[in-house]
Amino acid sequence: MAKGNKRLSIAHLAQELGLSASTISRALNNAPDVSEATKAQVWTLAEKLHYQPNGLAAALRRGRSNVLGVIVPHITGAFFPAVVHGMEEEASKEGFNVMICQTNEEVAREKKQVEVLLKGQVDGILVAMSKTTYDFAHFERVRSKNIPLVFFDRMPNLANACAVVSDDYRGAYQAVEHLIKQGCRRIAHMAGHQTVSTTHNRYRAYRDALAAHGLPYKEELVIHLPNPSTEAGAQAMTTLLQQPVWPDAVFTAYDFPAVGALEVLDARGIRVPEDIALVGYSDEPFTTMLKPRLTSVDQRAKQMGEAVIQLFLQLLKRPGYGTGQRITLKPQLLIRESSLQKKIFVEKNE
Amino acid sequence: MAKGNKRLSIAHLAQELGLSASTISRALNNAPDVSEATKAQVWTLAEKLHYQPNGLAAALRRGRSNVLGVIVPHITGAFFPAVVHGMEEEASKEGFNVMICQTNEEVAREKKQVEVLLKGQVDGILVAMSKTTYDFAHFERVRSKNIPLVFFDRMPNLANACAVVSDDYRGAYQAVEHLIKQGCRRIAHMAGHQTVSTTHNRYRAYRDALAAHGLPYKEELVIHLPNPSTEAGAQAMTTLLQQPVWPDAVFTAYDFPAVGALEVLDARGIRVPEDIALVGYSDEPFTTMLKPRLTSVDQRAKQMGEAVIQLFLQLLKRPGYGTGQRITLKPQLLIRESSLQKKIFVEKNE
DNA sequence: GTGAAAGCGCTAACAA
DNA sequence: TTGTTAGCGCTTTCAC
Repeated sequence: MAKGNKRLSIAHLAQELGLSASTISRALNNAPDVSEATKAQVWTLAEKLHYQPNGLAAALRRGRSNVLGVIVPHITGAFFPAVVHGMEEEASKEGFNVMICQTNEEVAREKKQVEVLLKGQVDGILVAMSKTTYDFAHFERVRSKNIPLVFFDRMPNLANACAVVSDDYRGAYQAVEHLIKQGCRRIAHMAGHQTVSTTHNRYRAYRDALAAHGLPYKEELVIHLPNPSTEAGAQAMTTLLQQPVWPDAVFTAYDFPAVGALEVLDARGIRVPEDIALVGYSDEPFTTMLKPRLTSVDQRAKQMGEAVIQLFLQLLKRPGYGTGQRITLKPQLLIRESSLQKKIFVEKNE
Repeated sequence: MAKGNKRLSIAHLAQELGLSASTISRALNNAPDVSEATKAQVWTLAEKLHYQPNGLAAALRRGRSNVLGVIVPHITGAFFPAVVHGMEEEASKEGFNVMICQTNEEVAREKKQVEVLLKGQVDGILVAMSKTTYDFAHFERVRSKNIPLVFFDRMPNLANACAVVSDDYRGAYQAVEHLIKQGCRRIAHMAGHQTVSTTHNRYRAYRDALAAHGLPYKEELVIHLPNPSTEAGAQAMTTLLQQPVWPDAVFTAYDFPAVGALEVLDARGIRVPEDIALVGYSDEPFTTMLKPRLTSVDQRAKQMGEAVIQLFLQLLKRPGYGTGQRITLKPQLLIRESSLQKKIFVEKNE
């Protein structure tokens, strides 16, 4: 914020031109009821003096900041940055700016970020909850203030929550079904946090797809990852390989662990996909850098971001919001070498 | 921003407690000259009523928003997110919030973002310029308003600019020298945009390192990448392989093109590092997922973010800023298989 | 330790 | 088409 030489305000322009402050304000905002001549006058002077409107004052007065708060667990990996990118593009069309906050997957930080955004008088809050969010008091507060609240990616266990999600169940189901069609019969799963809707749905789909194809569900084939890292994947793969009978495929709830699994398999001379097929989730850019290239599921990140803004705009306009609107995006299975036991390489829809 | 039921303000609390607005304000800000009894009273009521201070009003009155604007070209890849992360951590310690804006490497968007931040009355602007930024009028405006301005990563051609950069010259020099020590004599370079200080310095270091070791500089061994993508790297590698004599090493100005190069080499059955050694730059997480693992240079992203905030805080306190402070961070060469022709694998300092 | 009053810079009735 | 007036919610002298 300015410090030195006294700030240049609308009042100065008014005085300089012998007009009133309101006229200056109107002219600057290009209001229809100001004469073109006056506008021109005001604009040139503003330009000349490098006048900078004070958005804070305008926001305070208008009761609207035109800032949207976005809360994400992190911006590592490709997914959240892409979502945010979609949001920014869509939001800027409507004159909104986006303020990004990271929680590092910690509820404590999430609560603090909500406070910060509320205090900053944002016009809406868009959130992908942290992994450790079990109570929703901080979100209830947002709603009680009638501030539009849209969840994305991760679905909260909260009545009437508005949300944009990817159909993880569907994506995972297709992935597992694909493995089954490849002839895999003993499919393992590296599961994510079960409190998070996305990874829970991937797990459910895994179970259901097996059942639908008459394959037994085996406890020992499901490893719960402590986190979505390469290391966790390597550890999990090692555990799987300690079992008397090996799986013939592994479906991981994220891409990073698949990389760890691949490394372990590689080190042990186990061939992918011939001996064990591999499917990840997220379609991180590195999936095509691996050998073999990793089959994965595209979550439509950018589209998600755009949809979130659209939903927010609806909420802003309509009176009865918080009425539980949902937008579900279709993910897309991208079949690559790591899961093609038949060795017919088809890059689907890329 | 709130809409429905009239906003709860300090005035309401004051009325409720039979105190004045100023006392409430002081109590909420934990001012020393308010009795503990009153504070307790105020705090409990505020809590009970879910009072939410209006940061906009406070900022307007105080002339300080406690928001920092950060402008980055993008948040894809690992580098900028890590820098931003460092910034957020450091800034939040001092009560500042960070507003992130992307430019997509377009000056036009950069200029717009500067406007937006200025209008939002941020207390400082931290910027990694876009690739296409040649004129600096928009930054001069920031400085003329006495708003602290810190550049990072990419150094502007602007007198007295404050900046935090990584010593790209040094990092690249070490990389090339390492290749020379491995016995490489015909080292190619895939160069980045030469208007950007970072990649320009990597190129200069490449030339200088060659010269220092008595190796000739050959035009045909330098390919200028149109962008830092895998595809561009693949294209460049193809071009290099069309030459009668092949290089025995390639130093790429970023990591992504190295992946493209690797793919092409792989496809042609050219061994890395035995036939051609490869070194990238940035230490993206995927470098260790490649086969062979890619030698690269760590740019100390998080540290950079922290340093930027520290420099900003100095600027905020001291009167004579814009006096061209510079902080230079030492990058670190991470030697991996892709450049070890001697096949002695040493993971340095990891 | 607390209150009264002024004002940050802007916008929006309402008047003229 | 323009001006007058009031006030968004807060902080901060200056009094008492």
